[in-house]
Amino acid sequence: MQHAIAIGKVSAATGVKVPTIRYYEQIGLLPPPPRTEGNRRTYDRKDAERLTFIRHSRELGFEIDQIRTLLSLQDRPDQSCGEADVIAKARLAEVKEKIASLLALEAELERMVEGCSHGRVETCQVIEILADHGKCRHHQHEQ
Amino acid sequence: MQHAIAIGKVSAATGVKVPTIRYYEQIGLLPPPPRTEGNRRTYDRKDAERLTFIRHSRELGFEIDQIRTLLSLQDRPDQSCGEADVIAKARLAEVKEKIASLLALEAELERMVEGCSHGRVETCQVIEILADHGKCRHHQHEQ
DNA sequence: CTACATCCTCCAGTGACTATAGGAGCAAGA
DNA sequence: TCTTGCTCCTATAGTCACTGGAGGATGTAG
Repeated sequence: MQHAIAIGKVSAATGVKVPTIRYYEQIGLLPPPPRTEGNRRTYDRKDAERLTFIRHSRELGFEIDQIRTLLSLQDRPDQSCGEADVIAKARLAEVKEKIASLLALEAELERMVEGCSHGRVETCQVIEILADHGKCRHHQHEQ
Repeated sequence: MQHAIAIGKVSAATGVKVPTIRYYEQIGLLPPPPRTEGNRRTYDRKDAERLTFIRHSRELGFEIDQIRTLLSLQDRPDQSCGEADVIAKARLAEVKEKIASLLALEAELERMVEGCSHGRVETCQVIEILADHGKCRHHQHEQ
């Protein structure tokens, strides 16, 4: 309760939007903070750090449930960090896969765009390639 | 009505799941097909082609609204394909950006995983880097 | 005292599906 | 003919991680 920070301040400090902070409290990712007499949430430095941790984890693409695990690990520093390692490695594998699929996708889009004659739709490679999957090289990727 | 294909068959043929086909009909991406006496949807070759077009577009990451535009262009082949080109180019730019951000992300995850001493959480780079944003190189990317 | 910013709760909406409940239709084997 | 089991139907709710709006209370600067 040393530094009673308002939700807007903590939002500005951490880069997490105000409704998102309330949402994180709602789903139990952030503990419910004490309130002022006027019922306003008051945060301290530790909460801000936790939010930074969450935001950074989200930026790295971790899911909320994974962040929950990561946070609980952080709370008990004497434990083995094996679980954190497993989560990070899994995410790394996902990212590598996604990069590969996006590179294939990039190649196909390049081909489409380059093939566009800027004429009628009839002769347009963009529409043509979308319509006929046989005309395309890549096959396996999502998003 | 030549080839009256059941929804399950068209699903298997195009790789679009049955509930997804019904969903596409609901949002007006696929026209409501004729029904049998027993109220079952019957598709033809043209519908299957349209579904293939949609699936391929989704695989390339186009949004439903963009696909709507792309489909309407396909329906009127005498029009200019400039719009299709714009959509494809925009998607290509997105993909390039995403690749760049994922490469940065990959680098950071590599650093985390390599830095893990497989000991206590106290000394774990994974948790450390997540907690302290200052320890990290990258700053701007989403997902 | 008066604006105005910030905060509160509650509820609904986003995109693109996916799942479930509860029932009807239909083809093939016993 | 009956039954088994598959496919199909509708309608509704759930997913993920937020985001937005309504309608009202509180706090602060001039």
